[in-house]
Amino acid sequence: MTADDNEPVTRPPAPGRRDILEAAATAFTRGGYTATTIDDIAREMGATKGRVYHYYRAKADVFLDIVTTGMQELIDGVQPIAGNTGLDPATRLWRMAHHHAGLMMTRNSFQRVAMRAVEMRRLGEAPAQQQALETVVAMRDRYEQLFADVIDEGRQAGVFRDVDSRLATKPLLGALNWISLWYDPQRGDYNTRQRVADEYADFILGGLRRSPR
Amino acid sequence: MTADDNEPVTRPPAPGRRDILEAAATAFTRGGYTATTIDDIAREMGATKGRVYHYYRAKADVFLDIVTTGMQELIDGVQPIAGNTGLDPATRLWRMAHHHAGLMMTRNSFQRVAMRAVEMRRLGEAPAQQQALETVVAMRDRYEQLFADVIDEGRQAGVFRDVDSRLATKPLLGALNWISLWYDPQRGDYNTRQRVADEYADFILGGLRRSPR
DNA sequence: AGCAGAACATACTCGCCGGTATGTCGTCAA
DNA sequence: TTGACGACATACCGGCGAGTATGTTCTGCT
Repeated sequence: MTADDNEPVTRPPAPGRRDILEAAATAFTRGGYTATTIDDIAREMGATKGRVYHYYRAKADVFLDIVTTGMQELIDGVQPIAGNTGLDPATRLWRMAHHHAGLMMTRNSFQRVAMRAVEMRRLGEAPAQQQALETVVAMRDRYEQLFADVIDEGRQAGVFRDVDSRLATKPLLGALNWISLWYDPQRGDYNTRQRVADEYADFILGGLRRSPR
Repeated sequence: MTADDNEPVTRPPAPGRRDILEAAATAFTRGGYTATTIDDIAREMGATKGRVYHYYRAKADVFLDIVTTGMQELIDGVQPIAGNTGLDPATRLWRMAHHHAGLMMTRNSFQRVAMRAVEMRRLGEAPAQQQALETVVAMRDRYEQLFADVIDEGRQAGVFRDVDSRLATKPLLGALNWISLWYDPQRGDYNTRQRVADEYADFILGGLRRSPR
């Protein structure tokens, strides 16, 4: 019901980096990773390369910082809901989905970039960055497990259908993550975002709930 | 029930182009558009640039050919189901989703590339290619409308919840398209693919069906 | 006042990659 | 038999963009 969430919980990045991250997120959103130039990022915030390279050693580092920030925002928001054993599994899952949907819209550029990272296999040659990518994938796995656990609870309680909980997270999170692709952060006010998040949470709960008969 | 679909309906491309499309699809799947080199594509099929440029004038043309092929495969498979008025809306939607899910797995590379194309805004400078991209987006829109129409039917028939049919296609197709990102075409036989497609179709139908009470 | 270092901007290098120009080998028709 | 053309391979060019090297200005500290 009352859902004015989506406030920053994560530690704010160094003041100089904040602008870079924001600019880079929107730049990467436009053209993808390789297509986006460091100069693009700099121009996005009315600066030059020097500013970017003053805070980051490589393009991949900027990218990874965006991704981990986005992932962390997801975890920070959803983890508390998942762990709230005071609520029944269905309600918890509904709120988890609702919150996730909200972040896909309000933090669109960050989430869109984060989404892309997980589907990436390589990120340049540096093994350090390669390892960082796998760290991100590990975060995503743990995040998926949050949903899988709640689904299992609901299944054992008899509210949800008899599904493979790990497989069931796929259509669930797929539907939610997809929002970042079609939602235009320019248009849409608080109410429309709320309507969309409601519809998604309802859709997902319906998809898992045990059939009437 | 019986669902041995996913056979080629589209006109086969010129014999020389076929290999290129296949190689390029897997290459693009690995690294994305800009990150993939023409040499990558050539090496993928044990050839050199010359062979690619003999059949295509530019990198973007290869990409667009893959995308339109993928989109056409979707339309060719789903359109007949959507138009089969002999079946009730729920059954039709179930089969549409099931078929779509199947293509995401069997034709993974093509569909994954096609998926990426729609979220692209620009594709180089050439306005001809830019227009081609918008054609692809138009195909996707028409495709979405196939689902929206069936949803509307089911809604008026009282089987589906009272949703905005156009908005409802978003979580639906989002969940389905997402398959191309996590499904590994190497692993998995016919049976597992069938199980996944079943689960997705069930999930989607549940998400739209009117609640028991 | 003066100096150290942060916070950038500017100028440059250098490898990679899309595209082109040119060569080579077959094949088929007259 | 030859010569025209398809089907490629090879050699090359030019630009773009990541990263670097080198300024320049501002700030805080002593």
